[in-house]
Amino acid sequence: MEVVSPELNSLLPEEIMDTEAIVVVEDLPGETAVPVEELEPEEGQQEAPLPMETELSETLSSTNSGSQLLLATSSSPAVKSATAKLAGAKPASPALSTGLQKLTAPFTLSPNHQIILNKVAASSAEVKPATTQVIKQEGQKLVVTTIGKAGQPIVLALPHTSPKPGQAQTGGEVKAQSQQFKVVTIGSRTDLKPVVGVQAMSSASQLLGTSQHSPLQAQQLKTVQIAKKTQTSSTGPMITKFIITKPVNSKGVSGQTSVSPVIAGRVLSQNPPGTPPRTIAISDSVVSATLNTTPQSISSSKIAISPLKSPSKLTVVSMASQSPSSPQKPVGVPINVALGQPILAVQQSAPSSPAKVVSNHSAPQTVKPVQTVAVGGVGTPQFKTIFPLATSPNVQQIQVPGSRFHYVRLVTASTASSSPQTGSPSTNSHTLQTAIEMTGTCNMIPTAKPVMVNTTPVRMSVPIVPAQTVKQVVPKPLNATSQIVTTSQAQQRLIMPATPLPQIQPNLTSLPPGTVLAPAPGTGNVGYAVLPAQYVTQLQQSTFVSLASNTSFAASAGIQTQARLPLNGLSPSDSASRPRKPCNCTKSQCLKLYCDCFANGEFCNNCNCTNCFNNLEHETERLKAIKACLDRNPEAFKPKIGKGKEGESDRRHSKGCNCKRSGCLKNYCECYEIQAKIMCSSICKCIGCKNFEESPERKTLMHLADAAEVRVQQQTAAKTKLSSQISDLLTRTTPAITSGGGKLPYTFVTKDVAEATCECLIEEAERAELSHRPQAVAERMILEEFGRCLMRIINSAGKAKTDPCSINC
DNA sequence: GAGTTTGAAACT
DNA sequence: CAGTTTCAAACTC
Repeated sequence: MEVVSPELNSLLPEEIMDTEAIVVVEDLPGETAVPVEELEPEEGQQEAPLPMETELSETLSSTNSGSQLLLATSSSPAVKSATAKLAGAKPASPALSTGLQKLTAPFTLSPNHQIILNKVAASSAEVKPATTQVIKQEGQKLVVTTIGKAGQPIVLALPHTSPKPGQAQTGGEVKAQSQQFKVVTIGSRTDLKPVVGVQAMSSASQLLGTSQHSPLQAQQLKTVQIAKKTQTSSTGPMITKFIITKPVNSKGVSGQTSVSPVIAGRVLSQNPPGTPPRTIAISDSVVSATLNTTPQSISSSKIAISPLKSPSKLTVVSMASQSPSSPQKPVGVPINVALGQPILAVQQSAPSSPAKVVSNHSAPQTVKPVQTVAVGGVGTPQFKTIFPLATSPNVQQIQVPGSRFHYVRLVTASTASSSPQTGSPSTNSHTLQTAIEMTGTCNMIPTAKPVMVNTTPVRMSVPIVPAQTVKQVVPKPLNATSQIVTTSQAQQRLIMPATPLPQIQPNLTSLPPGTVLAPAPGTGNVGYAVLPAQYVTQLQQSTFVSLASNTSFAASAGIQTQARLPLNGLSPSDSASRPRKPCNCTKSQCLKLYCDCFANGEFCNNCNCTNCFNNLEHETERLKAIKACLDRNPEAFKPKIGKGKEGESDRRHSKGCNCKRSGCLKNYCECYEIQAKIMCSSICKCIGCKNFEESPERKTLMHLADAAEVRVQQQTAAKTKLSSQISDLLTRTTPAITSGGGKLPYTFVTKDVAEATCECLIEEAERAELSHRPQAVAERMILEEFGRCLMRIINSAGKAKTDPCSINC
């Protein structure tokens, strides 16, 4: 997994950036790790300093010898020096010795500040069968790359949990199958002391990541843990958890002691008592990542970032990136990030369905779409979404009932087990999804003891959004097959860019509402894709959404890659609230503010535009355009309707209008515009404005508009009522007519009845004639007879209700 | 539906 | 910052 690059950090708001850091291994000794159990799942805030945990060695050793844990700081010269394997408890370097000395698993340090831990030597051909170890971790490697001061990524290699016995026996196979996910921390600033703990849980090891909090920040710290699964059996699958805790108010902390994010993986880093940690819990239940000694091979990861300053919902979607060419096993890394508040839950490949545990998938498999999790923002009207696009996974947003978080399921095209597995405890590998589904919330308390691992400080650019604010979208029911499949080994990554943004470095605080940063297609892992927040909701509508930008993904594995954006570009909830008109842009490529879609931070969808670039396929261009707009006007994407000064209307246009001919009473005027209908203010430069409070024209228009609206409503109501009546009448009469057994009398006037009636009338006429009655009397007698006939018909009709056969004159 | 009007956005 | 051009929506016929 990758976390924000230093360059990106500079762009991030201080609120976001200040605190995060990756715990440096050196810091481990003497530092206390907080058991996950002790963290407050719900609030994510800790009222008191968490107990420190020093059991790293114990947990590691006790678990399985084959497990691999590696954390190293890029800044550490010793680490940089070379790849070194740690045999037994011997540290590779002094710096590492303290933190890793107890690690029994060998690990390698890559030249570029990457440390690869293989408990079971990845390269070594000696792979012990699973029998010896409850869990086979051979060949499984979790690579966590953190970017420290030097910008060098640190790679953690974790043994993947369930390799097939026959496989991964050889180093070569292991390497081929190895999956890596990088965790890149963005904090280039040295002053920051972020703490990143990476916690990977293996059933055997049952390690839980915890964060350590200083007393000062303990109150501010919120911890969100996702995907926790208690492992009952030692043989259970490995679970890696990242817990990111962020002090609610980073600014409250001065200097380095400000909020520091903690990423907890298999090993939790321990912070010095004074260091307020942010904890990122990443659960890699299935982390079946095979070993990759080369960090470069790792597909890019993304981190969602949203400006905290502007109230907005931030949705972070991490997409498991997996290079199509490399059949690597996906590593499921569920990540919860709570910055200031429980905000983000990112989940990537989870091999197992919720209740089910995916056991060893050592064999390389085609990755099926992985669903990952999007996270809502806290109490913010808008949300931004950062979408990692480097690889081409399908993305699904799912909402876990009862969960405060929104989850986006990302599907990668690499390895996935097509068959659901009923997990026996021993074989269970836990994926993030599994954990999430099981818990239904990001707040999960791991039962296992976390191990703290210190990493280099990192600035987290992850926006945190309270799930509550996120629109509640009911996830489409996924068939069991798809879920299970998707959850299988997928590579999970944090949404942070491992590499600096390309030329484009937009001010993240000013990104359009709903922004997703993701590696842009064609830019490798470097680029970011800025996705409109609506897109997230759009994703929610579609069961499977593939990112069109990722062509490689589409090509891989024949996974569902059809992007199915909602019609009209509206999410269900959006459509109900504010329908958006499709644009008709022809020349702007929908990359200028002329385009309402673009201006609103939305993708064009079902629009009538031509040569549209406002989509994922042209994320690079789109990002440039956004940057250009922001350069011209930093507030270009902020809402135009804001609150006016005191004494003025509650709402006013942020810039005011410049109307000259319309009198500000037509929809040309942005103040008057249909949906706003606000009056012009002092900041307007309009000429001949009639859009003010006392304007008779405006009143007239408003009255007319109101009257028209009333008429429309009345007409609508009348039509509805009439339709209802007609419908009701039809429902009552139609059966009688068609069946012949109707309830209305006239339905009984059949040919026979008519003939009988006529006979009665003729008979009465003859009677009158025989009695020599005058003609007037005769006619009266006939009419009276006719009346009697009608009465009999009516009576017969009445009887027919009970006796349909009683129709007779 | 084509053409015109309008004003914001973009450009100079 | 002002003037001009471009653009797409709003409007008219």
